[in-house]
Amino acid sequence: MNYTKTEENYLKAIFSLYNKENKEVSTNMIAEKLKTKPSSVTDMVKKLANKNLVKYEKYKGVTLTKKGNNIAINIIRNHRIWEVFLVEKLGYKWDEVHEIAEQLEHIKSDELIDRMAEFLDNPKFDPHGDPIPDKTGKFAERKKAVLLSEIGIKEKGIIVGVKNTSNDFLQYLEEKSLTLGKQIEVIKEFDFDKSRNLSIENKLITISKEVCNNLIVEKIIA
Amino acid sequence: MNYTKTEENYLKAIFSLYNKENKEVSTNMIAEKLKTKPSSVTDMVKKLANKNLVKYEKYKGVTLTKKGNNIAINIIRNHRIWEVFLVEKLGYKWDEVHEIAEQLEHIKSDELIDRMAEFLDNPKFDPHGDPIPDKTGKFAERKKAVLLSEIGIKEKGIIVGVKNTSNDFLQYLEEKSLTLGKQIEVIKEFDFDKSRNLSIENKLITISKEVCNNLIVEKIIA
DNA sequence: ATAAATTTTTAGATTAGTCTAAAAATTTAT
DNA sequence: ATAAATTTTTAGACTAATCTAAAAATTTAT
Ligand SMILES: [Mn+2]
Ligand SMILES: [Mn+2]
Ligand SMILES: [Mn+2]
Ligand SMILES: [Mn+2]
Repeated sequence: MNYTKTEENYLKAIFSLYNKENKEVSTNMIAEKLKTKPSSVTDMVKKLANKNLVKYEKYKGVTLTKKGNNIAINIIRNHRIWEVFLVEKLGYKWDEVHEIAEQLEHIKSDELIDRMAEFLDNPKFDPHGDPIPDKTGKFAERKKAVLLSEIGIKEKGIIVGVKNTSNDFLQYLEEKSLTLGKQIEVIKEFDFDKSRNLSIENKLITISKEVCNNLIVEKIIA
Repeated sequence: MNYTKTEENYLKAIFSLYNKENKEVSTNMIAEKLKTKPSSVTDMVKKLANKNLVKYEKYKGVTLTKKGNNIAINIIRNHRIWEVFLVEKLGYKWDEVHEIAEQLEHIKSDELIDRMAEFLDNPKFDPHGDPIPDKTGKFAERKKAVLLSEIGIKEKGIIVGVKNTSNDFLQYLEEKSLTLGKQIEVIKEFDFDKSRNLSIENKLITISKEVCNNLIVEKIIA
């Protein structure tokens, strides 16, 4: 079975929406995510249902079948492994790789991805801290990972991921040195707007509530 | 300007046919090369002509415009650079890379290919000995390159390329150790069928006329 | 120079993916 | 519970790329 790029992108979209909402994915949500029209989604979803990749009932939304889920996870594996390659081997910055990985993820060859993974020493996380599923589809777990907004004053953590992966946010973080692996300590929070002072690399910086809500850290139990 | 995978494949086919025949490329030839039907070729060729990528006159065949030529060369550059990557970095054999490179060559990002080339130390030839055009479209030249069938008895040469790149032929060569960089000496030729005895790595082997006609060697002027 | 064979083009259909506009179903508000 | 708003589906049309069958042009053979 070989699927088109479009089918794969639908499955990936349904996967990520389902895992955010934990319920049937609506036509409108898919349309918005894929920047297409709801009527197009209805058509495609019927096609995917015929191929047993999604479960679909009129007016009731869509979920992935086991088969559809496997395919989606595989594409995500491809995407993230390519992102690692682009950053680690070709020197791209983390905000420059997503669009190219969107293309590379559709290259059809399991052998290729296995060799790439091996070439890259079987990475468990991509340049944005997102877990890379293994060949069997299992995602690595980050222990004790919480949002920066969820840890208390005087507590320390290591940046291990971003919830929002937009290029704008990634570039902002780059500028503030808030990159993966960096250690931070929450110094204080301003009641006014819930912005926080952090200590990072011996410097003190202030970041907004927005930023705190989108940075994933691993708590350091002192 | 961004072209579809199909358009790119047509341009590449026209490029390679034109450079073999040195005259307008016929509808049937393109159809055969791309495993499609002549009527489909006519349609596509009209489209390419409208986009100024080919010069086309009804019943008179096709040639590439400067613009079409540039695009074709660029795809070939992509293809060959990816083949180098697959062999050098991922350990593929030279008969295993073509199909994957056929997919990878269509990834849209000039930046990516430039970085790949740099990562691979700007290779001038691909794993089959074919020259890789540089960014400006210039192909490297192999000096003194001739077919093995064209050098005389007692003469020596180094294998630098293959005229036929079918997997069957590549696998045959692999088995006989007739791989790029190997030195050979022509020991004798049998009048009966023009097969030849070669000395390679201190062993004596016999190869057919067919093989001689498809191996490119650089003559060693002793 | 005509006829036969071959090549190329045209005409009309098909499939994947998309769109707009309108109809139908569902959800939300009164 | 009815009406209003929203969501989803259907109907019909479009583009890219392909195909088959038939017509037209070109080339080759007699
Ligand atoms: Mn990405
Ligand atoms: Mn990522
Ligand atoms: Mn190749
Ligand atoms: Mn090659």
